[in-house]
Amino acid sequence: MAGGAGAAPMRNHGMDALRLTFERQLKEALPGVEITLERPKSGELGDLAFPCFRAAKQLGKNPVQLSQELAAAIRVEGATLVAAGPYLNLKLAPETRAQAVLGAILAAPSGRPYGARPAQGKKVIVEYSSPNIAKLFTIGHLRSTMIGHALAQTHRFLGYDVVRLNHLGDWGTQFGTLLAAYTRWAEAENPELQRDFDWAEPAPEKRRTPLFRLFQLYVRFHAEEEQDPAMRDEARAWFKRLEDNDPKARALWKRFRDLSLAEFQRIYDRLGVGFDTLEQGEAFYEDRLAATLKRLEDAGLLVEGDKGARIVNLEDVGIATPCLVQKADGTSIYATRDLAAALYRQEAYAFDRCLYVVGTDQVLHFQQIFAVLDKLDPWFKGRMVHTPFGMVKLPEGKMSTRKGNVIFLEDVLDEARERVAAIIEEKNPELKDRAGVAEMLGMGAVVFFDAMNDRVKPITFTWDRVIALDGDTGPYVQYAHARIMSVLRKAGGDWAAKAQAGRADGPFLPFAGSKVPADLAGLEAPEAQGLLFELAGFPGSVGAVVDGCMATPLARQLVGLARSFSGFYTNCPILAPENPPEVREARLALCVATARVLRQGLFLMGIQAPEEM
RNA sequence: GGUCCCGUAGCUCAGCGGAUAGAGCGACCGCCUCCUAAGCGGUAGGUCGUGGGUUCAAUUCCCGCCGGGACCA
Repeated sequence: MAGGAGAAPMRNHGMDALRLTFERQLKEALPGVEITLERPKSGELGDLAFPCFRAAKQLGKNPVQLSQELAAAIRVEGATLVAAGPYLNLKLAPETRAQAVLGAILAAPSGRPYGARPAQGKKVIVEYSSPNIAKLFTIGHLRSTMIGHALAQTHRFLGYDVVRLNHLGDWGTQFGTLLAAYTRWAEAENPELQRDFDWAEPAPEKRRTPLFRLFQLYVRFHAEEEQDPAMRDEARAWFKRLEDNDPKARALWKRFRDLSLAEFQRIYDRLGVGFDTLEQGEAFYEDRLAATLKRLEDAGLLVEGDKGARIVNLEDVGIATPCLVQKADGTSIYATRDLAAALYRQEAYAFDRCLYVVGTDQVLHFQQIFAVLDKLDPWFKGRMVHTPFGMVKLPEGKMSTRKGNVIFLEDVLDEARERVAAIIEEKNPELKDRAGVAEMLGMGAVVFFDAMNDRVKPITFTWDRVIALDGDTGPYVQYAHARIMSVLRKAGGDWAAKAQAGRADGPFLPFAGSKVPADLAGLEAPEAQGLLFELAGFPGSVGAVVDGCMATPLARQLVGLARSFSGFYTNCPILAPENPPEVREARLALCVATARVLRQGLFLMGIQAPEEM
């Protein structure tokens, strides 16, 4: 039995049921007209809106007049119909709204977590993060990693079967560079990379690691290569040795890869990000390259380009630049590996969609890859999606690992943590788990910032922007959650427990079902109603994340929710002694529902919600 | 030179066919004897780059131009 024992007329109806009733009524009143409902801009207008423009045109009527006629003709139990200009708005009675929203969140009458959907029977691959071996994580890598994580989580939340892949850059000409640099400057006197190089600036204290020294070798090689072009051939030769399975090259490759993976894993753990496998990086496809080229050849797509390079022409599909699949020296290129990867995934996963969370600088690359795949097998048409994101730049220009002018991700996370710690010291020095909370909020700030700005536009990195802690930020949302938890603790009983979840398996926070209070009259205040309206927007925002392949709608929704809660919190006392018990209980239930949605929403984005801060 | 992306408040950005264009930061003015002021309320600030077109309706779609960026050669 869901929905509590109250006498509210719609007690077993969630928002979905109300929507269906409204739609049915509209269909009856307007036979032959396609009905599409919208969510009004604000809860004061109503809960559902029917824009009358199209229907009015079809019927040769004035939309304002039609909306008035419909308002008079249609009845939905527990709601009033308001003609607002050309819109027909369905506005729930305060108690009905409270019952519908709280029922869906607390009691989950459908048996599913609020906002989640049943299994779709569709498989989605999300390829994200994909760092290059022997390079350190920069702030730039955060975008792919966290956007991908949020996409994987929300897709699972909405019932898709998700495969999370990391196309590690563990192959390619940059390995030639690394191998050449290592044999030149490290092999003899510093083979284990245990000491700082005397020719390099000493590594910063917290980065005295072999991986950082590998990175230094890489940077030095590129610097010197500018003066001495012959070095480029040296690097190329090393990569050729690697591709030809030279034992020494292979052994070093494996060492560098292991070194990097250990470092990456540490960062993924810190970010709370995971993959279904880390074994399908670029190198994984190495022995499938020949077959891929053969397949292109058999399909008659392979053409001889300049100086013996091999290309696929794409002019006939509107792409002027041919796709280069093999260089003149016979070595492979990353396009070949992406093609091999797609063919492998077709076979291994039979996916419905494959999302590539890769920067905008790769748009042409993916256009080419997808076009080649379409030619090879029409099966691929429409399944391949590049989700590009804007590059992170510095005020002085592009970041470049080669040139060494980069912002390392860990420096940003550390700085964020320290700034938060300073604020805790000032505002709440008695806080229990100060270090843990500082980390949680610092991460929240950085990750949330990225989601708020998720767009194709490039981001210019400045410390104060990325680690902002007031206003529309992660910590603002986290603060709302902490305040709720504080109220719930003070309320006693098992109130706090109702907003807490056990360990999450996958994207779902396992909240226990809980009853909706019978009397919800304590939620009639406009601030409480506004908060309910925001809560009702959560499922739509998660859907928008999947539709638009970006976390932005969810992040914005959570800010709106937190803001709405603040309004409720300042205007509607929850624990005031003069509150009648039923008012107190109704408001506490609203707090629990809000905490759950905030916590679940943040969790989908890879951010934790603090109990106090 | 070609292709693609972006021009919305002083700054950073939402909105992307429809209801008076929204936030945050910064500025200014208020609010802690009361559930965490990392908060809340208010004021100021916009010819949505520009010129055309499509539409009952354009910040939103199409074309040209100007400005910024990316990729390819």
